[in-house]
Amino acid sequence: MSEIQRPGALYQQVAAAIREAILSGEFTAGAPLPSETQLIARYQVSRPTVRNAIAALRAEGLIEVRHGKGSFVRTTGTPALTINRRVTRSRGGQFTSADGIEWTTAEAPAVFRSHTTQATGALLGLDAEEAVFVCDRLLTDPATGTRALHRTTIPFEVAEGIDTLAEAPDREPDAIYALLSEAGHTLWWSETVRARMPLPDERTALQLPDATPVMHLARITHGTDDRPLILEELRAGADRAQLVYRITADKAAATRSSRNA
Amino acid sequence: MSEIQRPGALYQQVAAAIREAILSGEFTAGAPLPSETQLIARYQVSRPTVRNAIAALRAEGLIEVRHGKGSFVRTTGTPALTINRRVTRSRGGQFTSADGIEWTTAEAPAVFRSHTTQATGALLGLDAEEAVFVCDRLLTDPATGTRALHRTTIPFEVAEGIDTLAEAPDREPDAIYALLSEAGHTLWWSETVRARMPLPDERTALQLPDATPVMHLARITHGTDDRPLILEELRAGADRAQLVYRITADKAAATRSSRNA
DNA sequence: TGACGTCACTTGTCCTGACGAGTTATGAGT
DNA sequence: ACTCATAACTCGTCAGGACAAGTGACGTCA
Repeated sequence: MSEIQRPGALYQQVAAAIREAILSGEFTAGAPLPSETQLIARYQVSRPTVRNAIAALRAEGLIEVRHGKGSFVRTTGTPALTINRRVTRSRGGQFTSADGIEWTTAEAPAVFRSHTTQATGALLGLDAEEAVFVCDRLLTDPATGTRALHRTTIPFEVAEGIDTLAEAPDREPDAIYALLSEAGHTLWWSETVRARMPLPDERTALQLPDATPVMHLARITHGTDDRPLILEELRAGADRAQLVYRITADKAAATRSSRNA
Repeated sequence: MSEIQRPGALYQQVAAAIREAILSGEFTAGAPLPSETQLIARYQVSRPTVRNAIAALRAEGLIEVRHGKGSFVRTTGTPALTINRRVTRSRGGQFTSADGIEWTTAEAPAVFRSHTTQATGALLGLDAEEAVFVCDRLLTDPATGTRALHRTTIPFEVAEGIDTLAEAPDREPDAIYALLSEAGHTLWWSETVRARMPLPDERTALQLPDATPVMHLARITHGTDDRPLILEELRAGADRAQLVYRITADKAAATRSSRNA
């Protein structure tokens, strides 16, 4: 490199130079970066070094590379997909939890029998290798084309206790909640949000670009005696999706306490 | 490669072979993978191909590489850090929202005056370039050493309306909430959860390993007339942190409706 | 016994060279 | 004017080589 010596390896210096050029506005969002050949000439380094620098910027999610076309500055648009959770206490003590999106199920849901893994078993309060129904859905937001993977896991022993559930476990969550309520359960939910890098099959199924994490939402429906009944998992690309929790107290509730972060 | 031809490039075949070896249990969590030299001999490919395969597995977060030591299967342990949000309606209509963690503020919080960016301005219902107080904290969980970045953003016009807030904006969130309540505000919160790849400075501040996303939690405190008052942001490595929302209805509330995902 | 230097291992960096594969503009032929 | 083959660009893949840098074990020397 002909530039001033920065800390670290050559390719990191190149990456830092390109990063600054992007952040300073020399390359605006969506604009093409110089080609590898041009970067080689510009910084007087070999092609592996340039490619290494580009790989670093890709891993940061700062740029996007298209085969045969070039590298482009990624657009950091607002997520097209907002999953709303509302916890509202309206009059009469009624409780409402709602989504804001209209999903479309592209293909028929895939239902199969399986067993709990160590991870899912722990969430459902079961041992590993317990028999469960699994129902997979590919959800699509028709407005933007954003995709999400939805999976419902119902233990056999829960399904058998509820009339008509074991015969058709591929119901929509609402219908299942209704069945559980009719069976006398008082329901509450816990939702666990995590993020991680996608597995290869998730990358293709969700059509994720480089360096895009998936958000993993695990919702557990609890019944009477706080017994975990059903596990729902929602996976969506973090570049398009965000989760919003709205926590509302009614007017009488002004007192609050304890720590918050 | 001496193995059966799989789809895709050579390095992807090698990566797939190693991935299967990990998932099938040939290499358990924490165990060292064969060295690059050994992988070259095993699959009869060149070093760039092996390194490319390893890079792919690193980007997936499946393995971890330590300079001079080797590659290791990453432990997919349960997050050490669980941020709990409880939305409980106990008797008398009391409202409680609480964390489950005890944070330690390693260094003194850094307070400075700044301006809203386009992103933060939109969240607070302000234009860009509006004057705000910003308070940065580095939080540490003493039990595990897990770190998180906390930022409080208070617009000038909010701070000036509240007695003693403008003089000492570096209070803990609870104290600020108390001040707002005393000033006659009825508070409610909205929390937006997103995930993305960390910027380089976040990587170092949070001590993140490779291919680890950050979870970005933006909590907005709303006051009377739903006016956005304060923005809190919490950033933590997604390898260690998870967010749990517990949604509880009291016993009278059995009815529920609308879609859920 | 203890301290320390050396050496053999590991991954990291960087180079040269070559060809394959996707994209697009050019231009010849119809 | 239109079609289509070609060429010239882009990035992707793969080879082989060389040296730097981090790690740990081993053996030597005090």
